[in-house]
Amino acid sequence: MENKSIVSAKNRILNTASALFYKRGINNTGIDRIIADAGVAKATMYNNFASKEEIVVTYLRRIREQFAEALEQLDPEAKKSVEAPFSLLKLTLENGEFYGCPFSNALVEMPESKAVRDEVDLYRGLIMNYFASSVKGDQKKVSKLMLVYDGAFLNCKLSPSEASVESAIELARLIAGPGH
Amino acid sequence: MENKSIVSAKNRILNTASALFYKRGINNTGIDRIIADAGVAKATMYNNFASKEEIVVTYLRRIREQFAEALEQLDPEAKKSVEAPFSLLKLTLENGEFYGCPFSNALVEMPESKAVRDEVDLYRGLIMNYFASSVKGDQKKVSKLMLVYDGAFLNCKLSPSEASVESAIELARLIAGPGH
DNA sequence: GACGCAGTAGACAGACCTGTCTATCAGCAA
DNA sequence: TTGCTGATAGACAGGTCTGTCTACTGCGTC
Repeated sequence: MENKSIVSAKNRILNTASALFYKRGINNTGIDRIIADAGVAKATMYNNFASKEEIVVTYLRRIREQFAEALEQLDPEAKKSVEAPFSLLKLTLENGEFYGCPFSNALVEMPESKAVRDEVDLYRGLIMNYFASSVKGDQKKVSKLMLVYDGAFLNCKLSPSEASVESAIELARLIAGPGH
Repeated sequence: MENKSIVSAKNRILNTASALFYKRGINNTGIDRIIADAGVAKATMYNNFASKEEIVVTYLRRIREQFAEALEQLDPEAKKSVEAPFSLLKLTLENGEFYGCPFSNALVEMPESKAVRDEVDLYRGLIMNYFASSVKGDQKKVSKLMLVYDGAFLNCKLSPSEASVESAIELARLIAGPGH
């Protein structure tokens, strides 16, 4: 359980829920488990979030915002490279357990939720924009880079191997062509 | 509901469950819904399957077997090509709605099930063997082909576009090198 | 002290879930 | 006819889920 005196109740709920959603799945994670692990009363949870779906959406939104920020904070040199999103994926992999793309996973469990669908689209728009600016708007290259990026996530989930991201980076360089 | 006089109860259950699992998700599909749609009594279902998990595993096993059969039945010319698995994916896409890789999806919803895990690994072994024989055992190429194959599935799910599979085939050709 | 605020604990309703069980029925074989 | 097989409908137990609600507590501010 996180330190109650430092981390706000809302953030404790969100941090706890995020870890559980990602590792065990959304439908396999009940409200009772979240509040127990976060050390929070049920009423507190429902004071901060209108529903479980809102927790899920906030969980996804925060990942997207952190991802956008990480891309922003790259130094100008790295920011031009098509490799940057892959490097971020590599960091995630090194940081601990990996269970695939949280956005794709959420869509599997909540295919009917428009709010989830919207978060997924916003996230993907972000990456596509990044790749587009890396290859000067060449849409064919953007599509292929997205495909390789998607492949890296699914491949790391299903066939965990140190080399997956490296393979993806090699392919990305090949697609982008010299000088990227 | 399928024709009761032609299709056996067991197959009706399996067909109905497969469609529901794939489209709406496993945890979102209750036993009651399956038996109602299949036009079958609950006892009949539990006479044919020991548990819901067994239905899930059978659902995955059947897809794997059909996939293996489809690869077998390719004419000798096509069987050498790295493109064959992608062509099968294209057929699936043309046949109707697409909700990603059923194996990956099942693993998201049932990460604790060893039986599901095993089915996923068997399925992936199948594809890797195919790619391996297409590129004469070059493991680096096999890894990249798997990555592109995974990418095609995730990309078609998240960014549906006619061109996804075409991009994947172009990449696969590039990876395999001339003459494949 | 009085008040409001944010939190706690936990009971509760109502829905849904899986899996078991009883009772019944139709068809077929001996 | 008798009995077996496989099916039916559906009640039921026991559990889990989300979300609401009551009652209480500690704390800072006026």
